[in-house]
Formats: sequence, structure tokens, C-alpha cells
Amino acid sequence: MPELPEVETLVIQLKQRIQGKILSQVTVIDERILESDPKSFTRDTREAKVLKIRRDGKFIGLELDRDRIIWFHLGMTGRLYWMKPSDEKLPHTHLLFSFADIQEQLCFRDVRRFGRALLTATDPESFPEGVRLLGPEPLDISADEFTKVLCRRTGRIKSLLLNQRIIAGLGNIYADEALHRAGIDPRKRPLRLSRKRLCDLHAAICETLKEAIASGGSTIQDYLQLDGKGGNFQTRHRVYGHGGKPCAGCGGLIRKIVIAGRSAHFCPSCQQ
DNA sequence: TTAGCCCTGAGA
DNA sequence: TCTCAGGGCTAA
Repeated sequence: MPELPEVETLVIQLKQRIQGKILSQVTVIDERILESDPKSFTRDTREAKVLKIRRDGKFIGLELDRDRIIWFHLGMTGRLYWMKPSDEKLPHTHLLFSFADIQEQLCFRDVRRFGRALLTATDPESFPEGVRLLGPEPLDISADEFTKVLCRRTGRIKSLLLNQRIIAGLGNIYADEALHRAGIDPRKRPLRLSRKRLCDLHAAICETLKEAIASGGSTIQDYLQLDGKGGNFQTRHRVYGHGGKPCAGCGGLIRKIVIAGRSAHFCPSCQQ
């Protein structure tokens, strides 16, 4: 379940390895992962130079010369990894990218195929809808803007944080963790939260995301960094995956409930 | 706003 | 063999 910190970690590592490099060949193994025509995906990227790597919410974009961008969304189990010529290709590997001057191949695999890849032009109108409709990045906006975005909404705070059109990049892990840090019950509606508490939530989100990026993200099931190493932030989770265990803050039991079809973990006494 | 669907592997 | 995990999309 790669969220903003996991995707940001990959983007940092991709910048170090492939920024400025030339794509020598792109191989489509399973075209079901593509939202673009497979033929043009390989044709229009061949011999292209990677000018820049960008992150928009949970999307990764490789900006190429020739006015093209390769977009990846990792869904739940999507991974980008390096494969040495001597390595055996992992099952469920759908795309291979070879670069001039790099021996290893960059691979895109996704066991559950919730992820996707596509090629677009560079004008924002051509971007994938998921990128075009993205809400603001939590780390880029002020507490005031964050409050404005949320206060008009009537849904439950947890569901709103997961909605990419409202705020970009949060998923189940970091929404639960930030709500716990801010002491807010995930079932609460923003209308019933004071401005001060929404500001606290914004601060908690930023703090959680920054710590997670510094830890290389959270490795729970599938997520690994480009070089196959795991992140470390999972050891600092306070509620996510801790249902039925004692809360580090008060010793009470952490509850796991379902809100709009998504699991939510929280401490009923610390979060009101 | 929310339920259901897609998809596959892990664990009961 | 069944249930669960969940990001994002669609339909109700």
C-alpha cells in the first residue's frame, strides 16, 4: 500500500539513478497493466531521455524529452525494482525499462494489478484524470488552506482524508496515524471539529509524513524501495495494524472498525 | 455518501 | 475453501 512517503522515497531514488539517462528499450510483458496503447507506449518512449522525475499524490511521473510523461500508480501491491542481468524476473512483472549506460533493468511488477502505467503528453490537460483532479499536497499547504478545504465537507474525517480529490497522497496507514497523533476520532465530521483541532490535524499529518519519508516509508507486506530494502516507519505505527493491542498513549485497547468500507484503527480514549 | 467491484496471496 | 487486505473507480 504505497502512500505519499513510500512514493516520495521511490522518486528520490529514481532521481539518483535515472534522471538524465536515455531509455534504450521498453518491454511490455503484460499489457493489462497499461492504460495506453502498448504499441505507442514502447514506440514513443524508445531512445527518449528522462528529464525529470515527479510525484503528484501517489503518482510517479517520468518526464521525457519529446513531450511525453510515463506515469505509474502503484495501487496496493505495485513495485518498482532493479533487476540485474543475472537475476530471475519476479512473477507478476509487467514492464521492463532498459537504459543506456545502466546494466540493470527497471521493472514494474504488481501482484494484484490495482496499479497502472500510462503515457501522456506534457500539457496538464493530457494528464491522467487521477492527477488532474488531485487535491493539494498536504506538505505544500498552510493550516488555513487545509481547514478551508475540509470545513465545507460533511463526510467523516477519515473518509475525507483518503479522498485524493480533497487531499493528495494519504492512504489508510497515514490517515490513521495522523488522526491518532491529533487525538481525533476517525468517525468525526469536520463540521464538529474546531478550527484549532483541524490545524492540529494538519500539523500531525505533516509531522507523520515527514518522519515516514525520513524512515524510507513503511514496509508491511509488499512495499520495498528500489533496491529491495524495506522502509522502517512501520515500527513507529501507533494504531495501524494494532487493533486489539494496548495504546502506547493510555494503555486502553485500540479498536479496529470499518468506515465507508475501509478499516480504521483508533484509540477510543485518546481520540475523541 | 457509500457499497461493490477489480485482483491475488496469505492465513484461518 | 473461505475471508481478508485495500486504491480508485462506478453505480446506486
